[in-house]
Amino acid sequence: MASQDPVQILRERFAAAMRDAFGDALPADADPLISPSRQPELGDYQSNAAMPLAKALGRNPRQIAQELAARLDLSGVAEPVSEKNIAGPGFINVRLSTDALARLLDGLEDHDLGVERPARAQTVVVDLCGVNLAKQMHVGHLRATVIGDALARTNARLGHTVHRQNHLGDWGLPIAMVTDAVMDGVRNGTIDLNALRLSDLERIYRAAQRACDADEKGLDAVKRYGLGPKALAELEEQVAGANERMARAKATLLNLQRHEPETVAVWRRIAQITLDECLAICRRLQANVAEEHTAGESTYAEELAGVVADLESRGVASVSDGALVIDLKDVGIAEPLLIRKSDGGFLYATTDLAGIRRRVQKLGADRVIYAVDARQSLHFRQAFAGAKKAGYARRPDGSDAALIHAAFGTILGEDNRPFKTRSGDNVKLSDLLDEAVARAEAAIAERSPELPAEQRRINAEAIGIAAIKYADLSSDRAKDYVFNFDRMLAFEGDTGPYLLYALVRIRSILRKAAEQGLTPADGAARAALRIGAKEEKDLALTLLRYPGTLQSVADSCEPHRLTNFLHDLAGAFAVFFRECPVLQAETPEMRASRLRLCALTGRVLEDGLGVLGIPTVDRM
RNA sequence: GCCCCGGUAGCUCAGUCUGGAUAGAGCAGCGGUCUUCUAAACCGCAGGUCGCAGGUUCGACUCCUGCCCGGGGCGCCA
Repeated sequence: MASQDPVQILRERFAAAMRDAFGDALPADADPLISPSRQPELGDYQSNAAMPLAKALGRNPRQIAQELAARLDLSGVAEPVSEKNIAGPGFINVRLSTDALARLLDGLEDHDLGVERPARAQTVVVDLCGVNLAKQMHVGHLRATVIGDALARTNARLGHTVHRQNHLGDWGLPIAMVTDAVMDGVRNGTIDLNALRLSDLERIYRAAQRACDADEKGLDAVKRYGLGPKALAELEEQVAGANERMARAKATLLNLQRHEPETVAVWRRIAQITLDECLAICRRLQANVAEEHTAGESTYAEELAGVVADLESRGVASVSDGALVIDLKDVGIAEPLLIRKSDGGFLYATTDLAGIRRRVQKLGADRVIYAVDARQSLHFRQAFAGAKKAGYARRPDGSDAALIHAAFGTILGEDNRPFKTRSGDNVKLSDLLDEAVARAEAAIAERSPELPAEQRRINAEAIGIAAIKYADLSSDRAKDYVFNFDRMLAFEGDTGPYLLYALVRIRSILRKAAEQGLTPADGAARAALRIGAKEEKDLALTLLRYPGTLQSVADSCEPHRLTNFLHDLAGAFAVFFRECPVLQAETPEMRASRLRLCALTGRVLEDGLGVLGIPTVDRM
């Protein structure tokens, strides 16, 4: 199947002309540099190849452009180029032929919106969501879930095999603390395991952490400055109590590690309560994170000793100040990766190495993508380098899998500080979704009072979620962004609702057309596309960018490239909608052609929003 | 101290990967457009030392060096 993407097609035609014109003199890295035109009045696409080529060959760029133009075969694609299509220092402007444009759109419609099956499907592992036991999801989990899910969907859409991994924080001393506290409560009758909820668990977790935190510094200060026997006694009691709680937590961790049934049963219950709520929120967020994607830290517990022994025996890791570390200076990282504490305990880096090993060796990953906060950047640079050094990222063909940290910035409040509640707590994700939906419902009540209440409720849910996800996905993920309900739910602007509105108008036209017995028929019976008006052409050229955009999202792990595209598409449709009557078109042929254009635009919008995990509505 | 990320219009952001034509959107401001497929839309006007300074280049928001500002990180927490 030939590509439906004019950029691809023109790239091949130009590359052929370049080889033809310059033969062996052609630099190996010579690129046709095809892109949609920056000057639509001059052409649809442009090649900037002549300038770098002129530099490499030490010749005049306009002359190079002319030689390229002379050998360029654009038959069946574009109008022939001549002197008049060469502009400025050597830009070559190309205008698609009308019939080629229609044919490419036919192809887009027939061939999965132009998405070609990959020559070799890759296995892609996406680490996403990343919740912790006994903690509610908060804003920090929004991005890990939404971005991770979008990247997983993008890769799946392109035909790759995707494994989602919810790397649940369900192991280690903090988890033992809360487990111990819950067991305590069960024994003394203050906790009913069956009635226990996540909000209770979170409270218990915090209390347990406080209880284990010995105020040694305070005690030292009291002793040093002689702050009196009362203060001394209080602090001594605090420290003694904390030490005792800590000792019990450590004992509980040992019990977990040796699978002591009672302890494990309580821990399992805590995990299930946490996971149930996490998965419910993911469902509400329309993020595909389900039970089967759970791969908690606890599932690596049995592997860690083996990993550490393996690395030590092969000399990959060595002892430093009592700890076992992988030195990374030879790969340009000053900080060593600690994989075993001097007390023998393992660290989260140890688990991450085991994770890379499992994902590449067992799951067969060609790429592993981590949708994790940017503050973990150094950690992942170290872990990736350590894993490669250990050979854990090695694929059967001997090359290393691509390990990618899709780092994202912090969500900020209006004060430009990390988004918190008034009291300084993390904002619960469920509260955030509730508020977005409530605000959407208010907007709908004002805007569309004619809709039945039930429909308004359904729309509010979809629009609220769409607004939040679009806002999160539409800026460069590396950057921090300021969370603002008013802006993301605004009636106007670059928002989720804007895209949904474009789709609503398309669906409305298609409904009305169907009422008149008109359908944008497929296959042989379908009407010919007649791309005449400027607005039709702009819309058509935008549609053709879709497959290339998807590919670039997958390559860069940057979903905002897709939101930018969809916004362009919705904008091109809005102009088309304004200027080009569909049902009232001048002729039946034009009406049929425009109806197909509407249907195709609707399909691409639906597909793109689906790739981002953004829900849609039929009316608004 | 070292490392990473960011700095583009009054505000919020694209564009930087791979240098290329007068740097683009949205919001806010001003002015237009609904007897016609949903005006949550569209059109126009106005708004810019692309943090600063050098350098490379025919050409720099884009690449290189230094600096300034903001955020984050840096051996036994996860």
